[in-house]
Amino acid sequence: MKKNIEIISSAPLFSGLPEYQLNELNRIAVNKNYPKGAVIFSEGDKGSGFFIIAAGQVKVFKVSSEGKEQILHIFGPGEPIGEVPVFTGQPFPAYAEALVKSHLLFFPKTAFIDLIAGNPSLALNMLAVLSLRLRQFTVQIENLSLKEVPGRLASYLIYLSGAQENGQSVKLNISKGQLASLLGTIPETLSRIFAKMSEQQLIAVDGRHIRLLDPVGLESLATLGKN
Amino acid sequence: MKKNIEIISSAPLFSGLPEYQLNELNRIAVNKNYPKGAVIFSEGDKGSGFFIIAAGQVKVFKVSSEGKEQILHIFGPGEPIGEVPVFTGQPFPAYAEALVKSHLLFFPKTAFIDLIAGNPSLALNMLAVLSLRLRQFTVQIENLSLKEVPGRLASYLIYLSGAQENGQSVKLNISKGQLASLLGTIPETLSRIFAKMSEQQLIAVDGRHIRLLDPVGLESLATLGKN
DNA sequence: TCCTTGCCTTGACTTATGTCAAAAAAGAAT
DNA sequence: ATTCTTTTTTGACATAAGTCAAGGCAAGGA
Repeated sequence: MKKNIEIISSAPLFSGLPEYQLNELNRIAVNKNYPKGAVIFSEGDKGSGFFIIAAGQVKVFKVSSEGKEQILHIFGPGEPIGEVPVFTGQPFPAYAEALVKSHLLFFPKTAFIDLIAGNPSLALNMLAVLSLRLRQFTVQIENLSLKEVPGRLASYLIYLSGAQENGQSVKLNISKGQLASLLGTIPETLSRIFAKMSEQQLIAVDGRHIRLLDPVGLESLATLGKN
Repeated sequence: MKKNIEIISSAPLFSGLPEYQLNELNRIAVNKNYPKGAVIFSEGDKGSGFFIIAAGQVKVFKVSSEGKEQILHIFGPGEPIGEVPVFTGQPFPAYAEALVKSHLLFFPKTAFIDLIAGNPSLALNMLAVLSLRLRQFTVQIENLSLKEVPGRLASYLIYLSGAQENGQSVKLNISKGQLASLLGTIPETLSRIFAKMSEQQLIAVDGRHIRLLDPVGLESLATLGKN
């Protein structure tokens, strides 16, 4: 297991901070461990601080009254979660759950606010993080409202192939059921769309491995949104 | 017309700042005027600063390749728009357009960043603004993905009745066509749902005036999501 | 008053996607 | 290997909401 100080030093949120402040952060950080499936926080909980993922994978999601989930984000090592309540004073707007056994660092709100108040570059880092997230939500809203499921899937695959360096082959790091929830649909529908896109020779699916056979076609599906 | 310094002083983003900094902000602010329908910025434009709305009403939206619009936000006086590129360095993620003749104050990026870097409480204000916005997007994603149009409309009406102090009667401050786009649907569908909800005695519609006849029924529509 | 323009509504039809149920496939555990 | 559990796929069906087209209605200008 990585040392906390290493995790803190390598988190983008804390990049560029002087060493004494990294040590200070290390001092206030609390270790939290969660098994697969554990709830990290629930919508409506009051947030007494935020987390950085040291190891593992966490989903942040909303739930409808009928129990359907919409995943807002899937976070991995180095990423902060649960910052919103730190600055609004309101409760968490969503749920967070460990997708696999995870190790998080918890930063208590007041100590962290003091740190930010005394450190403009930490404040600017945090502003950048929130701004990026705002931009991501913007894209997600666009996808949900202006594209149909095939377009959303195509976008996601293209995004993955950019994030991974495997040529024209991508590997899903979540189950297809979770992917359905991330794309705002249900497993049955996603399964059918995988089948249709395979039939159309756009992709070839082998379990969690997907080869992008026709990047141009996928791109046009992703931007046109329809079909 | 209000003086710029009054607008700046009363904007939540700048609340609690010492007078000399309000004057400094006033010094760097640039007046911008837009007629109804004018484009304030476009998706992909690089942002050289952000705006505060002094007077008027602005919509921020995405557009699909088929031309359908999804409104992300409608902003009024005192609210900041276009801050994301200030902190990410990336271009605007959406379009902004004046819904009515509007007067905005423009704050150039570099001068503003300098100001933030020297003022923790301005930074914390900005963090609060972005966090609130994140929370709103969270709700919007939930609405789009987990509720059907009647549920979204009910939510919106309840939200309006909370924001306005008119007992059980609300007044739309945007056209029904714009409302459709805000709710992620089209005017025809919205019109039908207004008709159905009237028939069910949930509301009574008279132009832009809507009376909430059955707040309990609306509430359950809004939370259940399904009709 | 008439006409124009933009906004809203209504009707007939199509379709993407959700629901329910069950089978098949893939992993995990014994 | 065998069994058990979870995930994924398939089929038959229901339905919310979009498309296209036309008509009504209200506000403002000539």
